[in-house]
Amino acid sequence: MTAPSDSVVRAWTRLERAHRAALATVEGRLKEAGLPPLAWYDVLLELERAGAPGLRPFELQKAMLLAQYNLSRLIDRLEAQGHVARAASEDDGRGQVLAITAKGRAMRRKIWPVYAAAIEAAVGAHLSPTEARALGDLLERLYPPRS
Amino acid sequence: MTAPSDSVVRAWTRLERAHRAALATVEGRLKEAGLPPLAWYDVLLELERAGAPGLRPFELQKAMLLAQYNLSRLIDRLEAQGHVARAASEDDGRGQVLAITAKGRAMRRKIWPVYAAAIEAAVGAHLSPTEARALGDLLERLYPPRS
DNA sequence: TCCACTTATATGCAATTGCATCTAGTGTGC
DNA sequence: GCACACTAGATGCAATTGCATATAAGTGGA
Repeated sequence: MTAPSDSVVRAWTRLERAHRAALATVEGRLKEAGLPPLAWYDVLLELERAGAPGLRPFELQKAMLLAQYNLSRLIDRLEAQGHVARAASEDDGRGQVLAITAKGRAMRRKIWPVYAAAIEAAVGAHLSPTEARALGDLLERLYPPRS
Repeated sequence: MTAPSDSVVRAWTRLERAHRAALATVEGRLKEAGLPPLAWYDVLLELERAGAPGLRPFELQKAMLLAQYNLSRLIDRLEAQGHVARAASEDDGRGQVLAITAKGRAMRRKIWPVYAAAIEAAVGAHLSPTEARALGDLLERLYPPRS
């Protein structure tokens, strides 16, 4: 267990700070617009991308890095609003399969313009295209997809 | 209101993901070690850095990007444990001045090794020194100190 | 001085999160 | 076919967060 160098500590500190600031902007804009929180969008997007086969909750959990009980309740709320549908899994008696509904799709579409503008304000406005790409690449190192 | 480019959206998405992963590591390590959550450390560090004059809650709030009511209660908890002391402000009848106690200092020192190891695991282990520096610089652009 | 406005902090209450644990299936070795 | 360890998901309860608003004090004029 090596001690982190100053530059690593600094990177971590900035990561926290930048994330907090950007998230506050994004969540704030969504709320102002009377829209649901960001997590709803993420679920809807994942489900929309998954297409017809849908997704198992545990897959969504990995994709979103959410705690299991948190996701379970997030789905409760989305289901209560009619944005997603739960169905028993054919293959696995313990599990379910989630699918986005038409209403869910509509909600995702409605959120996007506000969300997009917020991303631009919180991130895009501060970086050149080259910097944005570089930042994305570096951050990806911290959590490589398919790690 | 321009739409964000793909690279900007990607940077934002990775920011969320990287932050969530790193934070989970850090908070997890603290909990395993029976230590309080990260926010406690941040407050204690800021107060220790502030030295004798202490800090007003609103200053801490800006430094930590915390919501006002959240900080108010965080201080409640820290005070209840004897880690910080509240005193009425001399200059401003509405306000208070916060100071870290000896117990608070001890707690901060106790947290640091665990926290440091977690930062190294969550961030340092994935980046070269050059990359860490580059990441810190880019993130700083998103929330420039003294903006 | 008085008033309207702003700033600093606290707080009641509802929603969300975290923790620990529960239930119900699955799979494996025998 | 059984015992056992493991995975998927839900849930009761406590802690935290978010929201709206309250209280109290500072500030800048008319």
